[in-house]
Amino acid sequence: MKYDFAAIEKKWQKVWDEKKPYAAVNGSDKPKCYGLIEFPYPSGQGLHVGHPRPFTAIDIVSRKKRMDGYNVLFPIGFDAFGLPTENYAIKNHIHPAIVTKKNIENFTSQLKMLGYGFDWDRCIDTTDPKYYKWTQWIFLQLFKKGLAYKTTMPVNWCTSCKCVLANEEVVNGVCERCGSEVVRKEKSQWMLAITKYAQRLIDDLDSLDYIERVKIQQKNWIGRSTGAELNFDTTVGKKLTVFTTRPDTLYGATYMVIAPEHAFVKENREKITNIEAVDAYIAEAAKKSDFERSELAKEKTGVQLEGIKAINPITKKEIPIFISDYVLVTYGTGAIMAVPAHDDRDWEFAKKFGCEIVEVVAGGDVQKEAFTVKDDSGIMVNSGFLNGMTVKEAIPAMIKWVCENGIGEEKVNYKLRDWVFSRQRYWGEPIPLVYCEKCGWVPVPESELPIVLPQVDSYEPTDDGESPLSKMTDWVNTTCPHCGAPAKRETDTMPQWAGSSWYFLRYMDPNNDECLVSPEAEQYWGPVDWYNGGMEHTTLHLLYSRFWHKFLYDIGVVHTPEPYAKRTSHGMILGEGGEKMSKSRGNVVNPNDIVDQYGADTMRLHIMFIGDFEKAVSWSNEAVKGSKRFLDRCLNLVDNVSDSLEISPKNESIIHKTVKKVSEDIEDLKMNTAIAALMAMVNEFYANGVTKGDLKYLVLLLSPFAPHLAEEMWELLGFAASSGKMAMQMSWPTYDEAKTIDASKEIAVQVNGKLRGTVIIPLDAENDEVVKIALANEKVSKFIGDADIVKTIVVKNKLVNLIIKPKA
RNA sequence: GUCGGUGUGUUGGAAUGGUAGACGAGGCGGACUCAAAAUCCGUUGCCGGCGACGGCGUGUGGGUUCGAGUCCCACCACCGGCACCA
Repeated sequence: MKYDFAAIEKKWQKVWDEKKPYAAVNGSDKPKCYGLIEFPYPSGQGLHVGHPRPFTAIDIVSRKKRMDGYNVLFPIGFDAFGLPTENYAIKNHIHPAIVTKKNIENFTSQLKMLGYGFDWDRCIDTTDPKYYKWTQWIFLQLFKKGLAYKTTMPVNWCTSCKCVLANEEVVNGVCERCGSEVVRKEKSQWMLAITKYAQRLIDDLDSLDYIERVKIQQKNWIGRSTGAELNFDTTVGKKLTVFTTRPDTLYGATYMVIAPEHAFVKENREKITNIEAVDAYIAEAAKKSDFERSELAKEKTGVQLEGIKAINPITKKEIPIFISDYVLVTYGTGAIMAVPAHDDRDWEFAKKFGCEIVEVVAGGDVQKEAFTVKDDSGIMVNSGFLNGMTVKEAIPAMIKWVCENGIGEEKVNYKLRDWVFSRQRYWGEPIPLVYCEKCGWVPVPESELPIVLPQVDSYEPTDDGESPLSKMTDWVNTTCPHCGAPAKRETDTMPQWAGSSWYFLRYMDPNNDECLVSPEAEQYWGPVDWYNGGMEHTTLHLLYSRFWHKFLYDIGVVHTPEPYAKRTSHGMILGEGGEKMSKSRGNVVNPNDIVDQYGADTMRLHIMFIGDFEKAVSWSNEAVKGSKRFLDRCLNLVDNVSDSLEISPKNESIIHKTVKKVSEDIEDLKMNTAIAALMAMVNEFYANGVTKGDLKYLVLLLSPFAPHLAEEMWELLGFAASSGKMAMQMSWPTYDEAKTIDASKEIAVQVNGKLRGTVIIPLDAENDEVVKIALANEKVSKFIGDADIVKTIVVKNKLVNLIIKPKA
């Protein structure tokens, strides 16, 4: 029979659209399974070949779970706010909502073309006011709890586009779009206090089934370090506070460094005798972008604050204070105690500026290079009461000393920064706040949500970098919800991360107008059982959404502290030569082309078969044929099947083995070996011949992978008529463990650890018998000759190793 | 620099410390065909040998073990994240 995939796929997609076999049921008493993929950004380019990899994998898992009897929620939606759409709108003078609608339609037809079992009735769109009403609602709750605040922040400013850029838009220090210089500019921004949740975001990782590298990357990103905060007296009376992870080296602190932005300079201007030089340095540092500051890291720069000294609290020595941009104002206290003997950066700086270098941990030559001990077993020297202790002992001893003497305290610091939440852009959720001269920032009453994006004439930011909304005076001018006086709306919008931070909750109850999700729906569906997504979202989206979910937990909206029970991650699909797919390389594969040429089932099968799910793999157009051939072979079996509904004895063993292998592999996301097992089974079917009973197993096992063809074969074999169900609605096949085990086994025979032959033994044969059979083998006995067997090692049903010693 | 990952035939990739290369792609040989495609069957790690067979093989060098692709140590290469985080 010819495999007319185009007709088959069209036929079954129509059936699914009508019968909705993928609908998830709210209020069911079945056990639930919530599988989630990262919802796509509906770009103008349409679906990329990278999308089907995670989508197909979780689709397969969902289909199997459905056959296992679960009430499955496998939803889809669109993360549709974002810059590319806005830029397209600016360029072509089309409203972004129109562009978005068009793109979503295109994505929808492409996703349906691939036969995914999404519950389309739960489809969401983050740009729909009915959806972003609740994004705004969550923001208001954050604001009310003091977790959203406005502060002045240095931002990336493109001097040519005259607009604020996200960090991702700054490439090698220049604007990604126009290539012009990007500088730092102070702007007032809304911030979310994610750092308040830093410790919980680390601690709760332990209870989650996330792949290890995701956990590690999140932990590193949050960057917890423990140490002490110490107060240094200065000759001007004011104290300088530093954070250090190595309080044990306090005796070696021979100078201090503060960041250029540190308030100490401003507060002590009149005491600094070289204030002109200091001001000049500060001005120079402000001109540099973050990128330049880290690029120019090789050569340390700085200026000493003349006229002021600090006092080392334990040696009581006066030490100089420097200002330098190698100290970051955003980490710790923005000031450090420098221990040049044991820190590479401090050492480099000390050499350049002629500072004293005092060894406090023995073991290196600190005049030649900094001695930075890798473990904490170094011995303290030149350190008073710490002398002779190991570093490990000295750290708590010094912390105890500083606490007792009122010098400082133990302290934990995080690299994580608060989340810059404002964008001076049009195509995002308006921030639902009003500024009143008298009352300050006032939340819009919840009854007025959503604050809908108004129509504007132009989507371009203003010359001074304000959102285009700021030009809409009718919209901006309003009254204070608190006192009724004239007031102005916030014109900043939210970043793209906002809508995606809680979307998985909306799927549970997508049409609820009363609340973002009903407690009943959330209790039943939450948390997400399995969430797969890209590694590139580990430190942004994944962290942000965990933060929001913890907040929603704290205010009683959700019943679990974590949104996702399990997280896996897929590898990238590379071009033919193992290079990244890109338009400039011309190696981009469009899924439509593959579907046109080979069909959706082949596309699905091949993207799973191509290699280990977690690793990057390169696409090969040539190799797709193999997957197509396999489906051809499956269908052709229908023409050569015998009518028996029993399993044929010849195929019984391979069927049970394959059911076992495929069942286990799907749960482990090892779709490549599951498909290999199916191929092996079909190869045996060709060799042995098949009954309808045999093919029933093949169809059911195949149905998550190639759902269209599976339904077609199910119908052709008459099972649709006899069961009244589609294959996907049947129970997942079970296997009998006993039937997966063969009665006899071929095992390896080694002589002195080297393979010398194979023999066939009865299953679970005793060791003596195995050795006897092995010795009876001609090739083996030839190798042994007249040597003595000094030892035999038998691994049950696997191998026998004979250790021999030649006769003297 | 640092954290994480990877390194296996011509090629994509398989292998709970136990017969390396499953399953594909490509190649080669054969069947069918006027012929070609498609399909089916066989074969395919490298070296030596007509052959039986022997030797060598999982980035490099050591180690543990009866036995190492797999575990340990050192190194090299590539990929990804972070990067003056005190």
